[in-house]
Amino acid sequence: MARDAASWTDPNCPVARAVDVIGDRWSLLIVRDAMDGARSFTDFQQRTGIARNILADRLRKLVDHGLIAQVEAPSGKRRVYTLTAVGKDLFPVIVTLRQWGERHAFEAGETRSVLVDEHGAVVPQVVAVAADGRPLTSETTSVRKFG
Amino acid sequence: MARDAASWTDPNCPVARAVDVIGDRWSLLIVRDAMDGARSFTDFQQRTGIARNILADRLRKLVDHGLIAQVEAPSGKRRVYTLTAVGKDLFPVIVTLRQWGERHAFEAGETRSVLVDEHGAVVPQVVAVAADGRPLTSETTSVRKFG
DNA sequence: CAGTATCCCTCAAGATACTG
DNA sequence: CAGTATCTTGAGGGATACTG
Repeated sequence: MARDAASWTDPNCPVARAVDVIGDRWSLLIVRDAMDGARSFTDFQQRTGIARNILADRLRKLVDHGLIAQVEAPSGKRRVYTLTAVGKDLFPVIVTLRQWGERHAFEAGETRSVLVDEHGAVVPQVVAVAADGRPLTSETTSVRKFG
Repeated sequence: MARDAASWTDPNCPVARAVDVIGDRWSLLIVRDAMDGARSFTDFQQRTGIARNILADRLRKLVDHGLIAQVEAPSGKRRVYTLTAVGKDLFPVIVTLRQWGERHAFEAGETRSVLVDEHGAVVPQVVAVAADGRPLTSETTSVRKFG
């Protein structure tokens, strides 16, 4: 990334910080594939179609940022990439992004992949709600400085 | 963007489609600022710190993709940028990204901005749940082809 | 299989000057 | 104020060959 988090206009914005980590063409797709079971370098390479050198670089950065770790595979002695708790914590981001894409980036009737739970039921729309369960929108929320 | 949606390895993945629209350094931050009340070109420019030509380009693309529209300001005759329903629908994405950033991209005690509702209460963690309310994770979900 | 090493090229991004 | 026009730079990305 050309700019680092410290150079944002608002250095205290968590959105900017997050974008700084995963806001490029590939990182989120690598995380997506990791959630979908990808573990080996070649596996990631084939699923994403990313160039090998770029993939090596992105994996390195994701490891540096703590989203992915390289661990010994239980079976062989080959090391595999697995999501850390930090990486897994991107799950709601991936899901909301996916749901937005489903709703607004496909023509009617176009083939798409969907997310289902253990029983094969489609995952319902994720919504932001207040403590009392009331749905929130950008109109009913605002940003406040903290700390 | 160098590649368009049609060139992804998996052209049916909504995550890839979404990344294709907003997966660059600035688009999400522009949407964030629009949600936070930005309306004029200069306003966006100052909030983000983006170069003017790049801002013009991004706004154009966001308008092309239907996330933002230029409408007559009620008061004067100046046109302002406003989020469309499609753009507003990115709210859960921005919120989950923000919450991830809050949790994993700040040192303890570091100043950060937080999202609050109309009463000033901090917006609770957004979670993906099944139809019965059970929380879902990447381990309990999978991707299925559809259509 | 899992990367590293090169080479190359495009375009994103920045800076600045200019115009309606 | 709201952009457009130009110029320059460098990083992001791709292709391919190579190595432990």
